Amino acid sequence: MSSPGFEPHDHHHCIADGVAAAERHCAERRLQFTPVRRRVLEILLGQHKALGAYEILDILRAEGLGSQPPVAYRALDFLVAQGFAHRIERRNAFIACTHLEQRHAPAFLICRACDRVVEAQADPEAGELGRAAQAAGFVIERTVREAEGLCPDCSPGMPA
Amino acid sequence: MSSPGFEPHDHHHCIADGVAAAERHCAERRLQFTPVRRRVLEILLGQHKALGAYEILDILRAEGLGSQPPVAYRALDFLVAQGFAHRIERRNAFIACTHLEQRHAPAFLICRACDRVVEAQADPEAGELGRAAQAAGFVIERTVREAEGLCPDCSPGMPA
DNA sequence: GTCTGCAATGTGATCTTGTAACAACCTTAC
DNA sequence: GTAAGGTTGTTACAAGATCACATTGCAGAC
Repeated sequence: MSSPGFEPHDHHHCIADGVAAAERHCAERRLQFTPVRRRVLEILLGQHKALGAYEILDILRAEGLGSQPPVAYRALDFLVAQGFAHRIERRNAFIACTHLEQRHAPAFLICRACDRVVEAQADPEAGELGRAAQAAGFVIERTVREAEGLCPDCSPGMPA
Repeated sequence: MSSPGFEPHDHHHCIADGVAAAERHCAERRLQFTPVRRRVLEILLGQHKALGAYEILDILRAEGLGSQPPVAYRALDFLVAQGFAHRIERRNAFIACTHLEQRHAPAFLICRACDRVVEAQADPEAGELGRAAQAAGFVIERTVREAEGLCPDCSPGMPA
């Protein structure tokens, strides 16, 4: 597998690569990759867990980068709009994107025991949703695909 | 199609059938189908829209069935646990189940213009999520599949 | 150089959604 | 009848998200 699953790996790469890609993307489009936006992305890239807006805000506050909810939400909105982060609806939380290379409709595996989240690829028009939409004459604009359960390390049947 | 899509139909059937099925289900399992639970199910069955817990609470309050948030949330938790209703994560709202007959992993089509929601069938182990889970050794316990977009009536390209 | 307009930030207030905790009540089993 | 467990009533509060408006900072126009 080329994209990180539940296996251990080096986070430094995740962070450096993610920030670099965002930097490039923003430069190309004349978008401002401001300190708050950069820092929020770094925070998200630092963990393969979904972080709530207020958890992020706590960190920003401690670092003097902003103390009110809109600060965090604005940065998150920007990151989500640019595809650098995704919202995990089931958790009301956010996670850095791990498939920056291509346009994609993300799907997530969320471990309810250790809270880790893995992003998988998905074709927005494929699968059950696409089939149902086609049958109903429905035009899909956005999809939410999230599975909750146990990751290999937390599954009792097959302890890593 | 045997299950209601976005076509018009008679809601009285939806409500009567849904309540009757829930009544049977509860009787079989010695579960209490109390007035609040019944009423909340009726309210949900009355519309093919997702209703927020506080919208439901407003109705209960007006009818003297309870005025505090836990009243609504408890009834909703019960209905969801029994499969009579589903939570729409994308909306933080709830909708009556329209596929009571069988065990299923629901998928939803949500129209952002008229707010109607249609439930489709889905195999929990199938599709992108199932494939990703299998590849990662992940055990799925619950899935969220929601598509947001425009229903046939609200789609500009193809006005009903 | 200065003006203008837009994007981003700072901040207080408020709104929405969801839970914790505990008392009171009702139903069922024994 | 009584004990146990499920259900409801109610207060309080936690968590998540947005609104509104003032302010700042920078890029392009003049």
